[in-house]
Amino acid sequence: MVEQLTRRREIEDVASDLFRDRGYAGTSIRDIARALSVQGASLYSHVTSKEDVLWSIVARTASRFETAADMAEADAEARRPGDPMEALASLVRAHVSVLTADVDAAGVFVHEWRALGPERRAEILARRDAYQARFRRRIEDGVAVGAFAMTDPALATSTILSSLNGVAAWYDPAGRLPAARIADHLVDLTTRMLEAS
Amino acid sequence: MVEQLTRRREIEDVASDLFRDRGYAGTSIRDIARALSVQGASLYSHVTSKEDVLWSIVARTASRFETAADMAEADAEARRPGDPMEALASLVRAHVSVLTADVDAAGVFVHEWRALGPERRAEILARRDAYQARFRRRIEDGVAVGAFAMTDPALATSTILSSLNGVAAWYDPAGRLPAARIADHLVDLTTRMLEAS
DNA sequence: GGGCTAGCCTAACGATCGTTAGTTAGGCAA
DNA sequence: TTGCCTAACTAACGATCGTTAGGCTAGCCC
Repeated sequence: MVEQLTRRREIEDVASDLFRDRGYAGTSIRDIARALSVQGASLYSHVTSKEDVLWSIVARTASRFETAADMAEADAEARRPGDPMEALASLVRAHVSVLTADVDAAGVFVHEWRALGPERRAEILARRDAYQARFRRRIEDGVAVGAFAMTDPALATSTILSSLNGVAAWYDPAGRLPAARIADHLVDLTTRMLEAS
Repeated sequence: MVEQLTRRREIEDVASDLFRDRGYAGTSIRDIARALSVQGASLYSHVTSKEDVLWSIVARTASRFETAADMAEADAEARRPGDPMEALASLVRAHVSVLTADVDAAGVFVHEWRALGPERRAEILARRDAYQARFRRRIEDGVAVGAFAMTDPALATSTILSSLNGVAAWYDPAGRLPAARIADHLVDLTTRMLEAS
């Protein structure tokens, strides 16, 4: 049981890596198996289908983003209640943290959800919208209290999340910028983008 | 000859559409043919291979970005010589303009170049780096003359381009925001992100 | 009217796809 | 020792993949 769970995770991790740089459709079951030095058919002892693997990665990553955002908003509220800037900075930091903690899975989450079947794709889309709404709400709060200035909060939200997700395209855990530094910079850039001058 | 060219372009346009929302690997030759009410094998009168179609889309879009940037920098230099803010705003506007002029092709350019063979992928990567360097250079200029303030111009460049490219994920020619309005907003957001306060 | 050509057709190729079935080898518990 | 369980194996299935070969048809130019 325990062994099966870890083996399953091993498969998902290898699949995350491959899905991230060849895409879901561009990666075959046999590709994943080869990376584990195993025959393609052997994976079906641990997995019920290829889409099932994708779903595990995507759903798990979605949950991580949601949980991190929960904690970030609670923390911000505890530190500076009602401060939209603090709340948004906290959300940005949480997002970058999940992104950098597992770039492969995050990259798959960001790009490969389109390959899911209709119901699962719809579920992820709904959760994605709800997640994005958390950012937008904080931005609107900031506009309401005069801390932020912009004419289109919805577009600002999309723009910010695009720039954050862009990190998944180039982040390298062994690269020049450590994750914490990246988060600092993005909080700074985001803040200056929104701030009333 | 002329007819062949337009038919060829028709194929590329349909392929852009499909590649954009199923990915290159997730789209078959027969899918493209079906969208044209034609048999799969019939496409090979107009096309030498599937990758050839992808390459046409990607290379053409790359050229459009490059040409637009050329003109943008020339215009900015004519209007306000040596002004980094003007130059960058002009580049942003040009980028958004190419992006919105053909969202399908732009989306394919942004995401599907990974599916190209090694040499073509390398070429696109090089051109992409050169393009990104144009933005970075303007940002560095701005920092040098004190118009911009930031600690990491390279990261700011990546962030800006990610946020611009994000437009390809949601832009709809028939949607609420016209392309010109989007460009205005993005110039505004970008400007405020970089500006020395 | 005869030939050229553009555009599509049907049929098929070998390869690879996701997946199923049935089997085997090794370790642990009774 | 017996028997189960995990994790792998080989072999094969039907479907689909990109691509090739060869032939048909409709319109235009001489």
